[in-house]
Formats: sequence, C-alpha cells, structure tokens
Amino acid sequence: MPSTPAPAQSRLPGEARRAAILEAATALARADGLAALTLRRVGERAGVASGLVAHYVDGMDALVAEVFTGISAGERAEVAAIDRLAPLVRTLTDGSRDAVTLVWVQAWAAAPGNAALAAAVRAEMDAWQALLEECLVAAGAADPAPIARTLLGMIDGVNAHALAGWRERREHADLLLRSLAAMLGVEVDALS
Amino acid sequence: MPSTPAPAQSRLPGEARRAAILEAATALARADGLAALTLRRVGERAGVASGLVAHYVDGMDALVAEVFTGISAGERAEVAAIDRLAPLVRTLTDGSRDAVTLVWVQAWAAAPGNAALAAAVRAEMDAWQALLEECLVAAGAADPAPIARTLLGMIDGVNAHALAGWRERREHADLLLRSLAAMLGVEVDALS
DNA sequence: GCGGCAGTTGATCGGTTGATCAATTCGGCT
DNA sequence: AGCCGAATTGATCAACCGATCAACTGCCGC
Repeated sequence: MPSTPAPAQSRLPGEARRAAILEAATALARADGLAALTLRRVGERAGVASGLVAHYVDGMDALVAEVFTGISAGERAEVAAIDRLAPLVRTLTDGSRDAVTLVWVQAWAAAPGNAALAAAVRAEMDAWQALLEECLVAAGAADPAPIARTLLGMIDGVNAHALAGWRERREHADLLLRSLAAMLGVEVDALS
Repeated sequence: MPSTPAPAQSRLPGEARRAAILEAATALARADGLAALTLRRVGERAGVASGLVAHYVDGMDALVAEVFTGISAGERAEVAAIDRLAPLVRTLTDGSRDAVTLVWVQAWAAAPGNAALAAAVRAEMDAWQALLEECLVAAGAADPAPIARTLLGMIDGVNAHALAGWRERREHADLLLRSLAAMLGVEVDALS
C-alpha cells in the first residue's frame, strides 16, 4: 500500500469517506503532530481534494479534537490489559510513545484557542484517571483519585521533558515507582 | 501608563529600542502565550511599526526563543531565594504561575519546528536542574542529578494538567512532597 | 541653519491557512 | 441506454503570516 500519496479509492459512500479522512488525519498527526493537520495536507494524505475534507468535517478545530481523542483512546486501549502498576508505569515512560507525547503536549498548548479540543483533553484526562484508579485500587489504595491524578501528571511531565531532550528513561521510571510506593504507603517491591 | 497601545516613545537609540521591543514581546507572551508573538502584534504592543520589530530581531524564531528564556529565567530568579525544598515545591505548584506554565508547554510544542527555541528550552531545563540540585544537596542527597530531573518533570507535568483543567493543587503538592521524601530516602517532615 | 545619518515607517510581496461553492464526474437504478 | 443525485473537484476568497525595502523624519554635530 502506498503510504504518502494514498490509494484514493474512488467514490466512497459518505460515511466511509469520512472514516477514511479521519484515518488519514490520525496517521498524519501520529507522524508529524497535531500542528500538521491542515485541510490540504489531510486531503493529500487521504488522496482527496482539500474541499472534500472540509465537506466531511465540522471545522478544523473539531477535526483536531476528534483526532486527539482517537489517538489518546488508542493508547489507552493498548495498555488497558496491563493491570499491575509497575509494568504499566514502565511501559508509559519507556519512550516507545514519544509520538503520542508530542500530541498531548500540542493539545495542551492549543487548548486555550480551541474549545472543542480543550473539552476533549479534559475527557481523556478523566478516562486515563479512571484507568489508573482501577490499578491503584487493586494495589490497595483507599483514596485513589488524587494519587491517580498526581501520578498521571508525573508521567506526562517526565515524558514531555524526555521529548525536549532529557533521555534518561530508566532512572525516571525507577524514581517514579519509588514515589508511587510512597504515595500508596507500601514497599516498592509490592508494585511489581 | 497606557497598557495595550503603548506609549510610543519617539526616537530611541537602537539598543534601548531593541530592549523596549523585547519587553513588549515578553509582556505579550506572558499575557497571551508564545503563540501570540507576531511581528504586527509585538509592534502594536510596543507602539512601533511591524517593520521596526523585524529590524531589531533576527527572525521570529530567535525572538520567541529569547522571550522564552527571559520568562523562564525571571521565574528562576523569583524563587532562587527559597532554599528549602518544601516551600519551593509548594510555590511552584500553587497555581500562581499558570501563565509561565502555558509558555513552557507552548515551548515544548513548538520546539520541533524551531531549533533556536529547542536549544533555549534545553538550556533552561539545565538551569532549573542546577537550581534544584542545590536544594537537594543541602537536604542531604548523594546523587541529586536524576532526582532533580525527575522532580522537575513531576512539577511541570502536574502544572500542565492543572492548566488543562484539574485544579486540586493542595493534594498534588502534598503527594509530590511525599514522593520527594521517598526519592531522597528521608522522612517527609525533614523537608519543611 | 543645515547636512547627514540613525531611527522609523508602512506599503508590499509571496506564502499558507480555513472556508466556500459552482461545476463536474461517476455509480447505481430504472 | 440514460439519467439523477450523491460524491468530488479545484479555483477562489479573505485573513494573516514573516520578511523586505524605498521613502521619510527628526535629532546631533558642524
């Protein structure tokens, strides 16, 4: 399958075309970030005229918000099966998801000027919090909500810094786990 | 003093005009973020034609990098006098610096497309790390570098999340301090 | 009082963006 | 076969961007 110019299947039913455009936009955002989402570039990637992209989308702000939600939800689905905290934290900070981290950072930066994106960011943060809370409760946390929020902030912050230049992943993961154990009031070994 | 349209002092010597433009750009970035920095808007804020801004600046990328460095360095100067870890962490997470957090997040997001800004971000991160290391050594840390880096990531991440909607500041600060004590291998009370 | 030059202006250029819409094309149904 | 409507095109618009530069202005030294 040709990757960049796209196959350009001719004459899709509206719903399928809309899905194809969304998929192209998502692939583009994964590769080059949310800032790369323009009508023309998405159209090119989808093998379609820019006007058609505009026709199937309720404004670029809505498209950006939708793509963001899709990428974040996809990442959640990937790690949902991990129910132990230690491997979960290690997976989320091992650098294998830098592309997604860039999307998150760009979403925070763009949220003040894009209400739909801001709402999507808050919704995804809540979903991630819920995911972490499940693991925390299983690990014996009595009041998991604040710990989940703080841990999520820690993970995102460390990842953002890694994106900007600091790459000492392993030490970050170890220190994060030590911190998590302290927040839970348990020994570090209990997490692995 | 009129704030928005600016006084427009006439005929400054070159160096002073350049400083005035930089000050106007910094004020604008503090209020509306780095994304608000355009030749025309900075010129308007400084009470000066857009062409003059371009004349005193080596491209917008360089201006953005310079403004970022100034804002971050200013924040460091504000907290440099705090030498105890607990009040330092509390000050950095109490929400009084949300404007600066937005600047940081926008800098991370824009760094991939602005080499000068990327270098400035790395330099400021190093400076912040050095500042934290001093406090950590004073608190008895044997190997402060990784702890400083991780702590800085935690602080920035929690602040970025707060920027996006979560506002439970106090619980974050308390949990951060508990984490910090664990990373240092000391009791929480030893930090305050 | 006046010449010269540093400081300053603002129109202008080429480019990109989101959005719009008349015109065109094609697939399926009769 | 022929046609109707949905799908699609691509030119076009207004807005904004960074950058450039010829022209203007006013201060300083003579």
